[in-house]
Parts: sequence; C-alpha cells; structure tokens
Amino acid sequence: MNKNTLIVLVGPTGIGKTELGIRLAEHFNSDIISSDSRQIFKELKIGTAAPDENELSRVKHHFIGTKSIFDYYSAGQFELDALSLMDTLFEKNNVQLMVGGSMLYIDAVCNGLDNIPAVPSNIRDQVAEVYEKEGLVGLQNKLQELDPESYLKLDLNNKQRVMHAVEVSIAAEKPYSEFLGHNKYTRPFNVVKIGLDMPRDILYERINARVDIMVKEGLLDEVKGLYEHKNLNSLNTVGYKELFKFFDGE
RNA sequence: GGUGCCAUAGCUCAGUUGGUAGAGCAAUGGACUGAAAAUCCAUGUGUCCCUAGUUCGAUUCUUGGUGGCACCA
Repeated sequence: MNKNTLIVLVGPTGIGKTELGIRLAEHFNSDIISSDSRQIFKELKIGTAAPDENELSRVKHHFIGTKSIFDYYSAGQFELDALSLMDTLFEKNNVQLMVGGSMLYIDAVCNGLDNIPAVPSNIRDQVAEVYEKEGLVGLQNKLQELDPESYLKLDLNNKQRVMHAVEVSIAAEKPYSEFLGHNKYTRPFNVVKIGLDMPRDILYERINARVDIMVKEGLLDEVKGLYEHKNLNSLNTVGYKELFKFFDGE
C-alpha cells in the first residue's frame, strides 16, 4: 500500500465538481489538479465554467488557464505534466485531489498510456495535407502501407484515429501498432475515484441556469472574440461550437 | 377588432405538383491509447393542430375553428 493517495473527482458537466473539489481540498489541505482538457486554455474561461478568481484564491489549482488555444496539447502530454507535478505535491501532502471531466486525461494519469512518440508539427502538417488532397481514402491507403495491423483494427471512418496512426508511423519510422499494448504501469500512489451523480432533470435545470449566468458574464463576447480561430482543435468544444454556428446564422 | 403569415420528431426546420414524411441537433446503445466536453459506428421517433368538405385516397386543396407571430387600428 502506498502512503500517497490521489482522490479523483469525476461527474457530468454542471454537477458541482468545482465547488465540492474546493471543499475537499480545503479539508485535506491539498492542491487541485485539474483534469479538464478545456479549462486548461486561458482564452476559455466563461464557456468552460473554469474556476473564477475567488475559487482560485481559496485553493491552489494546477492546469487552469496555463495553455493557449494556439498550443498543441494532448492526453499524453498531460500524463507527463501531471505526474511530474504530483511528485512535488506528494512531498508536501500525501493526499492530493484531481478534479475534472476529461476521462482520457484521468485514465492517462491513473493507468498510463503507452509510450507513443510525440509527433512533430511538420509531420502533422504533412499528414493534414494528404487528407486535404486525397481525403480520407488517402489516409487509409497511407495507413495500409505503413501499418497494416492498424489498418485492420482501426475504425477506418474515424479520421482522427487514422490520422494519428499515420502520423506516429511516419514520425517513429515504425508502425503505430507496435507501440500499443504495453501499458502495465504502476503508479506510486493509490487512486480513489469519486463519481458524482444526480437525477437528470435536476442536472438539466442546473445546466440551463448556468448557461444563463454565462451569458450574463459575457459568454457571447468571449466566443465572438475567438470566432476567427474557430477551426482550432481547442475550440471544438461544447458551448463554443454551437455559438460559432449561431454567429454564422445557422 | 382588421389583414397577413405560420402550426410536421424532444428542439429547429425541410418536404409531399394529393398516394400517410425527412435532415441537423438532442436521445439511446456501442467503439475508441497524445484532438477525449473530441472522434467514429448503430438505432428509433410522428393523431403531419382540430373540424367539415372535395377526392378512390388529404399531412398536402377548400370551409370553419384554435393557438402563435407580425403589421394596421
């Protein structure tokens, strides 16, 4: 049994993770490690319901507003960043708290992802160009050539997956599939997961009320200011993409 | 009160030159190891507002209602 414990607080949007997380952190005198893939972007405040100044002042938060929407970020990077942070945090207190709804991020920290090499941006551009010129079929052909095993296993309609497998295969100069299946990581801490739940109709009322508050706080201006960047991955986000469509008259 | 427009899936709407209807979103189930609040796959949904006509047949055309919106008074 490790002496260090990571409490992971999960649950659907709007259920009250932020507030409960702060109260737990105050109780354990711990920091909060955010595992929210969108609150990490400093430009996305209102629409992601990121903790406000007051909440941030109550407990030290990590990974809130520390990246820009123009930065490339990923679950794998989060795994590295979070683990190295936790090394330091556990020296101060053997209970730490992770709060947020991005399940792959949480999974990466708790169970680990395989050690797949990062893809340089020039290779991402190169693969994106294949997609632009030859479409999904072009990517599928590339995958069949570079990594026949993934070609058989992957959902070939899923552009994101096919693209990533191709990118990694090029960057690593060996098939993407060879990196998979080795993730038997043990972590130097225990994991206690707490999942929050409530009746759906009440949750929906809370979410509706919260959207009204967001609008009062200036959500429309926030989204308008980001409109020109609407094609960035980081802005493919609930609450933003719908408003982009609204501004387009859809 | 008058005139006009509208009423179709949970929501926004398309459509049927008259042969009982469909997209997007939502929902539900599933997949997913560096975009994960993402992405992909599958599935259903209906008194087509009510009424009476015309018609072999009306959600579609006509009459009269009801409700909503706009304009005029």
